[in-house]
Amino acid sequence: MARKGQYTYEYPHPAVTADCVVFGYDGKELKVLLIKRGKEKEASTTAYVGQWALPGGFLDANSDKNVAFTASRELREETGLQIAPQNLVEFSTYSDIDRDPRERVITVAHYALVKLEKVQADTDAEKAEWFSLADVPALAFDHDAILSDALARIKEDIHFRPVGFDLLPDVFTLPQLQNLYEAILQVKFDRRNFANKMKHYHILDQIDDGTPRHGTRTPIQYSFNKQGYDTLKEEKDFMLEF
Amino acid sequence: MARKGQYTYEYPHPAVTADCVVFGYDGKELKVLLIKRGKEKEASTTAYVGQWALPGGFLDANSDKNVAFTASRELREETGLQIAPQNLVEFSTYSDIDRDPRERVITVAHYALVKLEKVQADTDAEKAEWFSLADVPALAFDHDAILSDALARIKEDIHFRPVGFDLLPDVFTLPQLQNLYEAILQVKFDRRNFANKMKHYHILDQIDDGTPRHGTRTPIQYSFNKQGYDTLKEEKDFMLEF
DNA sequence: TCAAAAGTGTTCTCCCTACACCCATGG
DNA sequence: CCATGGGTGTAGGGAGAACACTTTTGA
Repeated sequence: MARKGQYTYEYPHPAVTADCVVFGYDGKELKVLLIKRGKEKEASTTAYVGQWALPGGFLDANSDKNVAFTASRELREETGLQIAPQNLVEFSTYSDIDRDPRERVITVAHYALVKLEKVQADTDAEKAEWFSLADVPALAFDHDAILSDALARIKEDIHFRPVGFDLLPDVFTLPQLQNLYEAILQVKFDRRNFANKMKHYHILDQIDDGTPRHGTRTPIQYSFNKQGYDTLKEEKDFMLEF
Repeated sequence: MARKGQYTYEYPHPAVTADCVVFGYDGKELKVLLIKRGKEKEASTTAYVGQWALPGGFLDANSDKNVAFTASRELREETGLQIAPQNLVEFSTYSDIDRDPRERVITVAHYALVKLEKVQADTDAEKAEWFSLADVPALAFDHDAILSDALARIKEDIHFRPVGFDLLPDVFTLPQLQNLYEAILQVKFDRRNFANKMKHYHILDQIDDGTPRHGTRTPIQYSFNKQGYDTLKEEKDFMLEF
């Protein structure tokens, strides 16, 4: 452990942290992973004790390869979730001078999209909890702003990345996909038009498991066709399509 | 001036810098503002002496309100250009452990769009120079990557923000606007379709200065209609329009 | 006088939109 | 047996894409 005052610099240096906004989808609602502060024993974790916050923590300047690595490491330590650094999308930095009462702290915020049913078991329930967006309590620091910025960001990113498919199971149904889009974009789509549009994109593979479907009541299963998605992205160039 | 070793911390802290990618448009090409390193007398500016780099510098942890402020301040000090912090768009953070040979430095990169004819006179030619994108030399640190990321980012942002109009003079012509879009997006548009599309958006005001136009050879002048742009943004909601 | 630059309008096609009916299940 | 959920097709409209000709200026 470091001796007090071991690290000295000619000019003042801020502390740097990396925070994670982890989104999951349970088939109904978007969920976000939060931790309860103050259960850690680190001396430096003394602010906002008992409050909910985004998982994240301090960059280890001597060994963390970059802040995405920091975010990934802290996420694992604090919630049990293992997400590779390259699956964490950095979206903004928060650096206001008084955002942390302890010292000058700059945080680099990341978001991640996970298949909830795959990771829910890994979540360390002692420390972390999945919240529906509507139920998110007041968060520590400026984490409320970070969360809402993250939401705004994926609303934009959904046009450029396969955001939806990272959140769904490997196998999913059209109603599920539509629900997810509606949850993220906060709009309603017509069922038939949504299906037509998706068909045209050629980014879905219908799963044909031989058994003829009993009735239309049970939805058709699909999987995401990454190849089709990549092709589509290359073909399209566009201009002012807000 | 600070005494050597005046600032001590229990854990290692990285230095934080803010860099600026300032884009201008001369009617033909996109240009970017670069500085030559090493002309400053600061002791800490000893890396990559003589190389071209993006303007930027260290966060003053005691007084800079946030990193956008740092970026604005450094830009003014290094190039003479005054750009308000709120006009600097943060787009990414660079934190690889070995990106600066002197110490651990994390930089928060911003871009700005300026009307070249308005600011060119302010640029301190002793220190800074406007480069066409094709002529940009090898840059210090990882600034090559930062510049290319900035370009990629405005290609996306152009769909969500009035990127083009920040770069053009207050009064401009359709061919100028089209050229700019083509320069940014690296595509060619049909002149007539481009004009039609722009007409439909209702974001251009034709400038009618009474004098009847002599011939079609001299282009019509337009100005940007911000109100129309905002209306358009509100109306449109969209889904998978890559 | 000829090349280069800028303005304009139409047709065709495709995609987005709006909209209704059928089937099967489960309560 | 009826409410719910899910699947499917079509007609109409609007916007993007392809395309040619005229005018003027400057070399």
